[in-house]
Formats: sequence, C-alpha cells, structure tokens
Amino acid sequence: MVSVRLPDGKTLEVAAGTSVAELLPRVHSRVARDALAARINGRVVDLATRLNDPQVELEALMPSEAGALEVLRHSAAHVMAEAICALWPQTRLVYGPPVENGFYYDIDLDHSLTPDDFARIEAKMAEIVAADRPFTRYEMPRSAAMEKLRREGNIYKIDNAERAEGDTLSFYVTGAADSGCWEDLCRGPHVPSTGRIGAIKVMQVAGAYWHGDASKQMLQRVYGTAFATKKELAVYLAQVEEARKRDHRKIGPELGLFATDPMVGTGLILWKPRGAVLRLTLEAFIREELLRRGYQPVFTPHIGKLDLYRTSGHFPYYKDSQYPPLYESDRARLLNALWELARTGGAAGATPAEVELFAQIARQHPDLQAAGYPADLPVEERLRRIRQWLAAEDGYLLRPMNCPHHIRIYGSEARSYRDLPVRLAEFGTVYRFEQSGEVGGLTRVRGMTQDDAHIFCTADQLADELAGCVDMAKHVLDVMGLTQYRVRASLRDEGDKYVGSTENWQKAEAAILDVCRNSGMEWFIGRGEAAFYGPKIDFLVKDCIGREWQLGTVQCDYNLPERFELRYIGADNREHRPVMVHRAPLGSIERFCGILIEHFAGAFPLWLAPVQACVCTVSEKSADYARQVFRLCQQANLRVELDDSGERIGSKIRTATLLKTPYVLVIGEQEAAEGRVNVRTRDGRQLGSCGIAEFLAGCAAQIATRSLELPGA
RNA sequence: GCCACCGUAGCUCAAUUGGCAGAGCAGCGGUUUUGUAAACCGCAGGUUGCGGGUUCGAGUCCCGCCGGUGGCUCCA
Repeated sequence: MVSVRLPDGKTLEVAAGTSVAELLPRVHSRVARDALAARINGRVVDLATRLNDPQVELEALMPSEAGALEVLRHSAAHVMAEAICALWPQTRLVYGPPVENGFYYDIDLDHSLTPDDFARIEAKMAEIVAADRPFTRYEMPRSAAMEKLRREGNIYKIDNAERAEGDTLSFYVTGAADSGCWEDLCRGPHVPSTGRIGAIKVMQVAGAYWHGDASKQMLQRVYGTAFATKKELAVYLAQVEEARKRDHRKIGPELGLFATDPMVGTGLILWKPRGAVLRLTLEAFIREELLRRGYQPVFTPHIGKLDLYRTSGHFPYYKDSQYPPLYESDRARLLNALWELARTGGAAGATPAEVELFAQIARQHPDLQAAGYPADLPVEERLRRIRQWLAAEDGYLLRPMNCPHHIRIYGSEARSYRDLPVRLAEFGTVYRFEQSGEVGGLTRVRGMTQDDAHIFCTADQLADELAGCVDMAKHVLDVMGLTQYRVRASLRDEGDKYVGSTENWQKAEAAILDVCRNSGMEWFIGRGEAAFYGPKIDFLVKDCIGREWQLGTVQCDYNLPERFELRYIGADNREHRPVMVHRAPLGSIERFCGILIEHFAGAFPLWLAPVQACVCTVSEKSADYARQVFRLCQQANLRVELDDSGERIGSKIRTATLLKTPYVLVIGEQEAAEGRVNVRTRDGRQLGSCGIAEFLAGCAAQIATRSLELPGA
C-alpha cells in the first residue's frame, strides 16, 4: 500500500502501482477532470506516473498554477515540433523547453520559416490538439536508446541524450504506445493529452546558435506561447499589445524627447529640448544626493591616451567593442600593432612575425633601427620598450569608461588616510562600439553618459562605502517608483577576461556578498557577470517587452588601484593601497531614461515632466491675461508653455494632453475677470477654478516632494 | 558579428495578377474668436531607404548595400 499525503493534510491509502490519474477522482472530481500534472515529493510528474513509494506527498497541478503552465507549454512545444515535422519532414529537432511567457523549439531546417508559415503550422497544431492524443511516456535502457537514436541519425538528439543523466532515457509519443505516432526524446513531464492545450500561438522565429556558441552553426528558434484557455491567451496578447504602446522608441520621439539619425550614427542619441530637460532634471536630483552623501564633483575629457588604457587594462582586452584608436602618426599605429603582437606572442622571446614587423617599422625610422628590437628579452621587457617608443606620440582612445581619468585625479596629489574616502563624481560620457545587432533605442547605445563616481577608501571603510552606494541605488529607484527590480551579485567565473590576483578577487567578492547579505534585500548570484577588474552588485529592471537591463551598479575593485599603483599615507606613516568602488545609481542615463519613459508611459510625474503646464487661451480676448499667467508661472520656476494660437480650446487641450503635459491651464474671459486659472489634468480631470498663487504653491509642493501622483480634485 | 523580418510624405496607412504614387493627421496660407481630447476652405509636401538588374513598363520581381525590428552571441 501507498500512503498519499495531500496538501490539505488528508491522507489516502492506495494500492502500490496506482497511477496519479487513477487516484485523483478520490481527491475531488474537478481536480480529476482538470489537473494537468502532479507534484510528488516536490517533483513535477505526469499524471500517468504510478505510485510505489510507501509514503508520498502529492499535489495536483491545476491549469491556473505556474508549474502546470510550464508543463503545458512544454507539451505545446512538442505539438509545434510535430506540426513542423509534418510540414517539413526533413526537419531535425534540437531542443524545445518552456520559457517565461511561452516556449520555443530549436530546429535545423533548410527552409527558412517566415511569419507566413505560422498559419500553416498553427493549423497543423490545431489538428493535433483536436485529435486529443495522449502523451505516452516510455523508457529504454541508455544503451538501447542510444542505439535507437544513432539509427535515427539526428546528431542533436544524440547530443542531448549524451548530456542527459541516468541509466534510462525517456521518450514521449504523441499518441498511444506503439501507435507509430510522432515521438521525441524527452525528460517530460507532459499534460495527459494534446487536447488539454487550450490555446497555442506561434509567435516568432529567430536565429540561435547551437549550444549558444557563436562558433557553432545557427539554428532556427521558433517561439510560441500556450495557455489552458483561449481567453487567457487573448488576455496575454492584449497585455503584450498594451505594453508595446509604451515602447520608448515609439513614444520618446513622439514626445519630442530624443531622435536618432543614420547620418549621425547608430546608437548615438540626439537629445531634443524636452529630453534634455528630463535629463537635466534627473541629473539635478542626483547632484543633490551626491552633495548630501559627501561626493566631490570633477570634470574630465572624453578621450585619453592609449597608454592610459593599456595600464588600466581596458585596451586591448575590449578592443572589439571600442571605437578604433585615433593615431597621431603611422609610426604610432604600427608600434601599437607591434605591442599587440608582442602581448599575444611568445613569453620568453619574440615571434618571427614580431621581429618582421619591427624590421618593417625600423626601415622607416632610423632611431628604431639604431635601438634594435630586444627580441630575446621576456615579453614584459619588450612591451615596456615599445611603450617607451610610443610615449612621445601615442594614439588616443575615445573612452569606454571613466575610471582611468578619475584614478589619475586621485593620483594627482599625495593622499593621507585622513582624506579618505575620496569620492569623485562626474556625469561622464563614454563610448563603446557595441555590436551592430545589439544597438537599439536608448537601452543599448554607443555613446552614453553615466552618473559615475569612484570612491577611494581604506579596506576598513570598504563595507560602509559599498553599503552607502547600494543605499543610494535603491533610493533613486524608490523615488522613481521603480519597485520591480532584481539585484544580482555579479561574480567572476572560470573565464580568462579578468585581471588581478586570486587573493584580490576573493577579498572583493567577499565584500560584495557581505553587503548583499547585510542589505536586507533579495538578491541572486550571477557567475561570470563581474567586470574585468572586480565583482559588482547590479540592479536589473525589465523593459516593456520583458527584456531585463542593468541600471544601477556598485562595483568593488582591488585591481585598478594596483595597476595604477595608487597609494595613501596611513596613520603608521607608511604607504598603503586604497580600494576602489565604482558606482552608478542610474547606470547609463540613456538607458535609465528609456526605462523611465516606459515606466511612466511618457506621463512623467510633475517634477520630471519636461513641460509641467500649458497655458491655453479660449479666445484672443483672454490672450493678454494668459500671457500674464504664463509669465507668473515662469517666474515661479514652473516649466510652462503658452498656446495662444487660433485653434479652439478642445484642440489645444488635445495637443497638450497627447504630449502628456501634467496640467492645462484653461484661460477664458471668466478666468481673466476673476484673476484665476482653470486647471485640467492630463488624465482628463477638471480641477476647476483656482487662484494662481494657490496653483503654483500646489505645484511647488509636489515638485519638492517629488510626488509621483498628480493631486486629485 | 550571426539568422530572420520590415522600409511608400514629418506621423498613421492605401495603391488589383508588374500598368498614371494616393488619403487622413501634422505643416503652411486664409476664414472663424471659439469654454475642457480634433472648426472650415485652400496650398504645398515623394528619385517609394540607397545602388544595380530583369521587363515595353518595377512601390510591386531579383542581387548588393544602408537603416529599423525580433532573437542568438556579446555587454568593461
């Protein structure tokens, strides 16, 4: 006998070998009818699973539960794969898991699927669903299963099977066992039958590398979504549609915030007056915080010598994603090429290619000819020598980060432990030559401004400084009402992109994890997400189509102070190495604005709105008074516009409302006579007649508190 | 960078199997003096992203490029 414990605490006794499906009618008739899968001792399984252990905890998964939806979508992926195979028999299936909001199936198919094919695929899927065929699981010993897969010859499935754990491999037939119906190597679990998938839709097709490896061939990834009912699908599609309407790439230009221009360049943002006001307002908010938190402002240029970035490590580790260096001379360009060759060449002695390149350069330059190439010396010495030759005429790099400049400010004077922490802040503009396929909107750009700062402190001060930075990052998100974010502790992985000693990394990662633990916030670990110089804490926020972006960041760095040989004099009168914190609460201002536009759907709170009020005349008769109101608003530092055009008042209100202007001040003869204003909000509320001073005071109060709401009537 | 889709006036969209590039809004000029989301009349606006090709004829078909979009890879 098997003792089955249900979520409500009740216990049922059933014969060993009873399936979950057979047992469910004893739980509840509706559960028996609707359950899609079950959770046994925490593991999600098919309803056909037979119970054998003497004691089990059992929970039926109903269609409304997230766990069930995942199973249903996995089953939907099978149905889609079967449909595609039916239409294109040469299809080779790769991998088809459920994902957030749906599922996908990677396939290898010579025919490129297009949206035109979706209707055919969906029609075929509808047939399979209508047939209501059972999902039947069967298992084979690993060796027999491998033999079967090799016979079938799908290299991808063989690969999947080789990666799968366990002595047996499982297959799912979309039909009765031995029915000859379509089947797939699959761990499961699945819903009982295809008919249980109430609604499926093929969403899109995209390329995806096999194993996510860019050196492997590209497969086609067909995305779909599925729900238990057509109504739920319709609701989801409507939500997607609604979310798309807030896309900053659409409403940003519509609201006159920014433009992009192929003539200027991909990923280079032109901030128009309204967008510039938004930015400046955000920056003013940040500046206020910086002042309160003991930061000191600095200004530094947008470019620097290549050698600065050789020292920091930015160049050439990130060569591919930097704008190409600017060279003063051909000689510098060639010497830099030599430097790169030497860097990646032989550690002990120069490679022939290296020697040949030097000879080529030296032919044009007698001084180098005379100096000769130290081909037999170790790589460090060769590199040092090349940098010496370059010193007089090195190239310049458009800066990819601000830290090297700030580091040189720290290094520009002797520092005492009494000065620490030194917190240097700048809205620093950086340039990164992002891959063309990545650039888009405001969220991934090639020129951006960070609300950057670098803190130089002692090891003892580090924990407090990191905590202070996390606090500020949380605070700015809080002020914006951005509550839906995830926090990631970004640590290093086994990759080779990192600089510095293991000891430095261990100290830095310990510091980052300590701050996370002590912060009281929820967080997760992201291996391989660290910066090349240190681990970080990243604040991630989703955009309107569900993509997650890093906004704020707090980074701990023992390595750059070492590379730049930074120091301070301690209380012991000896030299010590400071620790650095890199931090940007907004991250990139471009990206932050993109997210902010979508967060507010363009309807910014009063304190952020590029134009806070529009004074609209009813007719020319009230124009003089309207101009007076306009001027009073201006003098009260309200960002205000005047519409005294010949349009009708309805049209003016419509125009201002479409621009999401928080307040329209309707000015007619009545208002002029009374010396008042008539206030209407962008959400269509008529707040009625109001004294000018009263209106301005109300606005001032909202702005001062950075209120997220426009006040009610 | 890779795979795919898209590109007609500032915006939203039309244009039969390849057969004269059009409308609304925005803009400009008039008329109207207006009361809470679109007054009326008129005018102008285009090398159909760019460049080649096929064809008697290309917005439409083919090739290349540019730009945008969705993914993948990358993201200091």
